[in-house]
Amino acid sequence: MLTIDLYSRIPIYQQVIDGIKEQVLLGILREGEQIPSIRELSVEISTNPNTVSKSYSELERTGVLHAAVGKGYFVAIGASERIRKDMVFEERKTLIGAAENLKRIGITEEELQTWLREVYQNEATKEKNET
Amino acid sequence: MLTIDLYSRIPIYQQVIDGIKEQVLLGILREGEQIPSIRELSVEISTNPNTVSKSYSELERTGVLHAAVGKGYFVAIGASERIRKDMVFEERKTLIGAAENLKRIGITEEELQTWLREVYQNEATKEKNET
Amino acid sequence: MLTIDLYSRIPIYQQVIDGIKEQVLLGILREGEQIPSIRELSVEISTNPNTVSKSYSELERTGVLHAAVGKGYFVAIGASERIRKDMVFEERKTLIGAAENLKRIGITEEELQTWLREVYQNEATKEKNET
Amino acid sequence: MLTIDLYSRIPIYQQVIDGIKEQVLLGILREGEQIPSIRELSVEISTNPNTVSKSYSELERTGVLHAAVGKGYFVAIGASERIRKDMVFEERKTLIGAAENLKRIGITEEELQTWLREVYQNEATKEKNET
DNA sequence: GTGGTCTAGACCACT
DNA sequence: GTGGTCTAGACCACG
Repeated sequence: MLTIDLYSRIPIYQQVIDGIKEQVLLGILREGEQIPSIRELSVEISTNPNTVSKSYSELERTGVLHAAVGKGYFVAIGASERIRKDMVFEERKTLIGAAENLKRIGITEEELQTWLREVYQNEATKEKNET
Repeated sequence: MLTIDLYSRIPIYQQVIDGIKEQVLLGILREGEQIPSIRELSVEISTNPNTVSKSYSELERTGVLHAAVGKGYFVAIGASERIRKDMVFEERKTLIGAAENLKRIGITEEELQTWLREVYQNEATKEKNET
Repeated sequence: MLTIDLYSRIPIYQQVIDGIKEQVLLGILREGEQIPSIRELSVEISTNPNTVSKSYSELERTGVLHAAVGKGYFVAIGASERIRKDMVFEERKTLIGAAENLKRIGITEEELQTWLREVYQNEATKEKNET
Repeated sequence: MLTIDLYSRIPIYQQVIDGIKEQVLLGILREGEQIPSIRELSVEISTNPNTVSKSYSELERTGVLHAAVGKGYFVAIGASERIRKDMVFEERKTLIGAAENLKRIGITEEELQTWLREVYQNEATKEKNET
């Protein structure tokens, strides 16, 4: 089940993309499996079908979904691994960028490592973070 | 001297804000010092005065600049420390967010710490990173 | 319906801000409710959309409104209480400031209290006062 | 001696006006007495002579000062009483306005009177208040 | 349709 | 000269 934050500055269509990827990554959606139709999902999250359509198109373009005309959308084979790689690439870039900035400001390596240690000691790390 | 990327997805006014903060942080602009007038800067970076005005207003609102009508804009007293604090807060949030996502994907704490070590071994860390 | 005085020394965008706050405070606009779009309001009060946009942005920044791109502006949850608190803070400052000045000039506490009593005896207290 | 707050949003020429009136009211400047020349004062408060000139002109227009060509500016006869009356009128308006707003928001008369009592119990009430 | 950004130009008050 | 406000018009991303 996708949860959409209508108050977020992140566009709804982007939240849908992130949500689908998340579910594939967590195995909630399996490769080859059919996902809700545009119409169904748009009702579920009370949004415009055009918005969901935009998300699905983008996901098809990036190889996460596969569109079968007249049948619906399916999770592409190999989607999980592809998503994982992209995500590592992106998040790594974000992490290193932040670390560089913090270094420039004068934060020591020790402080950073302490913060990271806390992240790994927390068991529940469920949600995504926005700026 | 501010460098603006007209083709960036980051709004020009935001780039100006970031640039000014950067210069204050690096001591290029000193506290109490007068900065280029709206008209001057708008010519320098080839934008509309209104755009620069928006940046300067926002910077005044956040306590980085001080506006003196008829005289110009000045770097506020205490601006540097204020910027530094805000930046640590923001970048820390970004770093921890990325770390949490990477943890969820299955990246180990050791891998992350290796990446960070590299950041701190590089001496030149010059550029700013945006999301 | 907002009434704007084009000849006032109070900027139009500020009058819009005050008017919206007023309507939220009076319950004319309810929390969560959608307000007129920038274009609609700008037509209604015969001003430029940019001016209304400035007002709405400021109101979003202060937590009174919530912007949903593509959908419109909505009254933020908790806006009413937030406005009330801010207003008490501001008006109290003004009141005490005026009282201090009057005291210095030689007005007695009794005189002031008489004036206040009159305010509270009048039932109709309808209009807003600006500096 | 006039104290000017360069960081205030109140125009310098207005601060000069307020300061002169203040000094007349407090008897620091006596009626008939000569006040500093435009040039002297502008040096004293490190500002543009035009600014001081604007203040003096305005003060002459409102009957606080009297200009003697070639000799300088003098405090007008009756200035003190006139200032006092104007000030009472203005501050009373401000006070009552704030009180009306506070009443509308739901502040009780008792609360207001408590605040006023505090003002009158404080012995030192020296400074002017800005919004 | 919505809001967000930007340009080009204007007028005003202040120094 | 400075900043502050406003208008008229444009283009973009989003729903």
